[in-house]
This record gives sequence, C-alpha cells and structure tokens, in this order.
Amino acid sequence: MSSENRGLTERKKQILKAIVDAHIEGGGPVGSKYILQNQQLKCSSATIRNEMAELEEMGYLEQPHASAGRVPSELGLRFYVDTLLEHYAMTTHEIAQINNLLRAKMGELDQILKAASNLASNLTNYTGIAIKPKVSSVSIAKYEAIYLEPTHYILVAVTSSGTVKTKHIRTESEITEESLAKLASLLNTYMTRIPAEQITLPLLMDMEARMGEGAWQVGVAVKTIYALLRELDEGEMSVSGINRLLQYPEYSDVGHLQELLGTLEKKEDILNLVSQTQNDDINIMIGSESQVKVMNNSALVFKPIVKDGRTVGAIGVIGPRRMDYAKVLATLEGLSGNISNMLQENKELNGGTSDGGN
Amino acid sequence: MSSENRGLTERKKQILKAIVDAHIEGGGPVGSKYILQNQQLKCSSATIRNEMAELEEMGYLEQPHASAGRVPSELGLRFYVDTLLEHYAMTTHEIAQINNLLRAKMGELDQILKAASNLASNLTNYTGIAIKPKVSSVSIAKYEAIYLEPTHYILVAVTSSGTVKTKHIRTESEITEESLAKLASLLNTYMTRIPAEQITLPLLMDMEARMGEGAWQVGVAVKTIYALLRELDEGEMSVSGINRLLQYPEYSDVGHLQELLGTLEKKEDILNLVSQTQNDDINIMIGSESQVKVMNNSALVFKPIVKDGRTVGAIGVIGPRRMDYAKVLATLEGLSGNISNMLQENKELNGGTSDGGN
DNA sequence: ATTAGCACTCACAACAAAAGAGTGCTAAAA
DNA sequence: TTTTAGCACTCTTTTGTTGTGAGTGCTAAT
Repeated sequence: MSSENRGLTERKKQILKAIVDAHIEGGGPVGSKYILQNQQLKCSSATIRNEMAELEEMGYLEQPHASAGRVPSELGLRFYVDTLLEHYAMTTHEIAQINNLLRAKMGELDQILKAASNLASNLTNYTGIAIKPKVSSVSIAKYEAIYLEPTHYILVAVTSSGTVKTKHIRTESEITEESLAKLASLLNTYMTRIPAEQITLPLLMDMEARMGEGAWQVGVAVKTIYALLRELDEGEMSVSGINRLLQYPEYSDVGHLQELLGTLEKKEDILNLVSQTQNDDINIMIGSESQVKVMNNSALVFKPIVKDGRTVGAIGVIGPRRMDYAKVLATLEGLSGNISNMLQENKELNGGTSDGGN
Repeated sequence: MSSENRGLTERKKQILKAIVDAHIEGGGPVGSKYILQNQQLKCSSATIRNEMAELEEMGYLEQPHASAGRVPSELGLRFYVDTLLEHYAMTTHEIAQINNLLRAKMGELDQILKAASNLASNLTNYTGIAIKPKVSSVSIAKYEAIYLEPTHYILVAVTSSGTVKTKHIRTESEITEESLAKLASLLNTYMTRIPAEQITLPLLMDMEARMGEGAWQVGVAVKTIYALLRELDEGEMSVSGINRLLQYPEYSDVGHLQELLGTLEKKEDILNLVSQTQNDDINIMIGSESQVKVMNNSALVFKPIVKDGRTVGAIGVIGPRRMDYAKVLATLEGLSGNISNMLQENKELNGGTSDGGN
C-alpha cells in the first residue's frame, strides 16, 4: 500500500472507526461479521479479520479473550477522537434547551456552572461536573463591612474575579457604625490586591496603630480574611447525574464504582487535574491518560470557561471510556459558548441585571 | 401469659430484639438456632421457632421464603426503634473527632452543616445529608450596595436568619456612589421585614417616586431581590458519602440504587420531607413511612438544627432499612449538640470570629 | 408449655453439557 | 500479491441437573 508509511490505510481507518462506533454504542467487543453488515465495505469478513489482527498488533485494538471480538484500546480511542471523529450536529431541540434553561438560571457564575453541569449530564447521559478551579493566589479587590448589631457585623470581600464571600463576625465588645466604616476603609487600603502570604505582622501592627481605639478589631478581621482566602484557593466542584453512571455495564462492578464515586466525592483529584490544565480548549482524558488511577476505565472531558482572559470555571462530563465523544464535545462546546456569551453580554450590552462572579 | 393483652411477652421482645440486632449486623434473614447460640435464652430452638411464628403473625417479622430465617418487617423495626433500642455510647475517640473536625470548620452555617453531614457519613458508614430547609416566607433584614465600577455594583441582602446573598448588578447608565447609597437606604426603608409576596407594584412605584432622578435603578434592584427571595425559599441540600451505600447488599440491585441516587440528586423530595417536619427532635422514617416511594427499602434519620427557636438546618443519614439505629442516633445527637453549642457560644460568650448563617 | 425429632421446602453452589460467537489458519481464487 | 471461503478451535455464556445445607413446621413425647 502506498500510504502505509504514514499512519493507517484508509480501509484500516474505516474499520477502526466502525469498531469504535459500534463499541461506543453497544459497550461490548465487536466482531468482523457485525462490521460487514453495518458498513458498506466491499470485502469479506476474513479480510476484516486480517485487518483487525494487524490493528491489534499496532495497539489500536484489544481482544478480551481469544474468541471474543475486538475492543478499542486506549490508543485506539485516542486515535478515534483525534482524527476519526465526525462532528455531531446538535438538534435544534437541544440548542433550544441549552438556551432556555441556561437563560433561566442567569445569575451568579456558581449557579450558571451548576446549571450547565446539570444540562450537560441530561443531554449526554453521563455524569456532569462543574468546577471552579484552584487559583494560584487570589486577591481581594474590595471589602465592605455591614453593621447589624453592636457586636455583630458581616465582612464582605469581593475578589478580583468577581466572587463574593461573606463572613459573620461577632465581636467581644461593641463597635460603632463609624469605626466599622473606618475598619472597612482600612482594609480596602491595606489589604486589597495582595495574596494571603503577604499579610505580615508589621502590616497588621501598622493598621492597628491607625485604627486608634478600635485597634483590636483589626486582628479579628484579618484572621477572618486569612480563612477566607484559603477557602477561595481551594476551588469548588459539584457533580450532577451520578445515577447515570449506573446504566453503563462498565460500572456494574461494584468495587470500581465505589472507587469512582469516592473520587467524585473527594473532589480533590479531579479538581487538581482540571486546575493544572493550561489548555483553554476542550480537554479529553481517556483512561490512564489522567493521573487519577481510579479513572482508568473512565474518560473525563472538560472545557474551561474563560472570561477576560482568566479561567473562571470549567464544565465537564465523566463517563465510561467508550463515551459518545461526538455528542459530548458538541454539548460542551454549545454550553461553554452559551456561557461565554452570557458573560460577554452582561459586559458589553449592559443588559440589565446580574452577572457572573461568585 | 399475664402481660399479653398489652404488647409483647418479655421473651418475645427479647427474641425480636435479638433478630433485629442480628439482622442489622448481617443483613440476611436470621434463624432460630443462631439466636439460641448468641443469646442466653433458656429454651430450645423449637420454642423460638414457635415464638417467631407468632411474631410473624403479629406482623413484626417476615419470611423471605419458606425455608429462610426471619427478617424484621417495617413494623418490627419501628417497634425496635421505639422501645427496644439500647443507647449507644460514643467512644471518646468519636467524640473527639466530632469536636475537632467541627471546630476546624467553624464558619458559616452552610459549611458547618456540610462538615457535619460529612462526619455523620464517616462515623456511621451511611450516606450523610445536610439540609437548609425551605422556609415558608423569608424576609430581608438588611441591604447593602457595594460600588465597584460606574456601571457595576453588588447588591448584598442579609436575611432575618442571617443568611447572606449577593448579586452582581450591571447598569445601563452610570451610577454614582452617592446615589447607590441612597438606593441602599431606600431599600432598607421600604423592602425589609416584608415577605416576598408582599412586594407589590404600588410599593414599587412609591419607591421609584421617592428616588427622584435615580428612579430607574429601583426596578432593576427590586427585580433582583425578587429572584433572590425565590432562591432562598427553595432550600438547599447536600449529600456526602454516596459511595458508602454500595457496601450494603440491599443496594446491589442496580435499578433500586439508580432510583435512590436519582432521588438524592433531585433533592426535592427529601427537601420537602424534611422541611415539612415540625418535630424538632430526631426523626426516623423507616421504609414506606416516608412518602418518597423510592425509599421503601431505606431509612432516613435526621435531626433539625434549631437556633433562636428557628429551624435553620438539618443533618441526617440515609441508609438501608436495617441501619444501625443506635449508632446513628448517638452520632446525630452528638453532632447536633455540638453544632448548637457552637451557634450558642458565638452568641453568648462572644468568642471572637464567625458565626452561623450563610 | 416446652422440647426433641423428623420430614419437607427452598435457595444456592457445583458441575456438566450444549450453544454461540468469533477467531486464526489454510488452501483456493482473483 | 491480495482476497476469500471454509473449517477447526477456543472460550464465554447459557441451561440443566443434582446435591447440599439451612431452616422451618408439625407431631408426639415430656
């Protein structure tokens, strides 16, 4: 064959694609006859068997046992995703669904992401995830203190990315609205735009000095801000549609399922994985391509959400390795496009109400 | 027998208790011989069989099939829980664990509840839930507006129960810090302490009239507050330790498990169930006692968290019907006690930092 | 009222046999 | 040289058979 030096024969590709498609659909190994029937190839099953044997040797296919059909290997899936995948066109109904449901949830970024993860799960029939990634070092853009009672106020912090965090603070002795305002303005002067590690003792003392009689307040507030920054650093992750996993036979193995659920619950591993990713495009991690050992039989597809050049979140899907990548990719693209639009719209058109952040 | 008119013979109780205990431990049906061995009863297995037959007739026991042992029925479990249950004493280690981990999470109520649900799951080995119940009608105690940019501010609302909600608002034309302050004070004057349903059009127009040139702002703000109140009404629920369910054979039936997971995800049913409960003590719903059909093979135990006479949350545990009630009750009591203390402490001792209420 | 004894039931495990799916290989055909 | 038909072979899955054991219900004796 002429084009054998570089890559695969056209026919091999066709066969590989057929196998992967069938495997994605059915989950089981697929044999030569099946392909012959559902594919217009002008050759016999024997030829296909030969090709399959070669594909196996090349590492694209695997054989569960001697008399079973072939199953795509990780490499095979990767090749499929990278070069064989046909674009899936979303139905108008799906597009409408994304639009409507997401618009309805118009609000803070958290909510949008969760709604999107939910939708992703619904549309693809896999498990959806929404992530606010760990950020290397957040800083606070603005503080506010809300007076409630003489010994009770709320500290509000707005991060540079727009997230809002609040903490109730109860004080030992009474504090006036005026000195509270002073505290806030002090915080705004000294504690904005600096990461947690730069909050030093001298700074603290300086602030206390300027605070006059209310100096003791500063310590409490700063301590709270510390905690708050640490929380922000940690990232968030929410999962939706776990129940959908159960419909796939690859998770009928209780042990595996339990491990995967554990990982989904711990959140840490996946959160790290997503947070460390630089690529702003759709990321596909098939099986052991991800560091998380527990996901060796699963695939994780996610797309970061970028706003003003910052990654403010990510939405994704977790499912069996043989996931319907075409559909998943289309769905995530659709969702992320929609979210980006919403974030954009709020910015440029100044539509009216709320926006993304917190 | 003398005491047969009212309730069960002492021996029947003993046998019932033995059966339930064994069933909780092992999960399977338990037979007459087993009881004879693990219980000091001075009678033969035949006698026990007779008693068991009677207990079955009374509805406390069930027989999966003719030659199996007996399994406690829902009624049997209920009786066990109500009158046979022995108090479980937490180990000092468990108590310490509760104390340490919960203290560490000292913070807003949301976090405390989630941490508690997590702990509950860890300690009991069932699935933990944390709930902020639907509230009949919330009202806002205080508003604040935080100026960020000329066309961008944050609206902060503090509810009567201390929960803080924030919304970003982007405006069409520019707004000054002064008129923002005016807006906030207007909101504080007219829109506090009234439940959502009373915010009417006339009220809105009245406010707009008083706002003068900045009147157009009011509409946006009020619309946002509307949305915000609706969100508050809906309640929240988070689940932890789903993976623990898998270790119990009653959930090896994939169909059932899937349904249960679905219910846990939908949240609505359980949220309603808990929200509607008046009783501030520990609630135990065994199988079909709860309205949620899907939970017929499960049990839900939860305890509301009360603060200042208001139910501000609930923590609970979901697991198989044959759950270790003694341990679950002790754990939830311990946790809720601890949480209440924390909420109290913040109030009375004025410890220092933060407090409960989102 | 209790108990020993025994026949009976029923789920479950172990094993064997049969069925099916799919391959690899060989030898002929293109 | 590539393709194909044919067939033997392998290995899983299904089905059926048979034992085994746990546990009961009943009867007759204590």
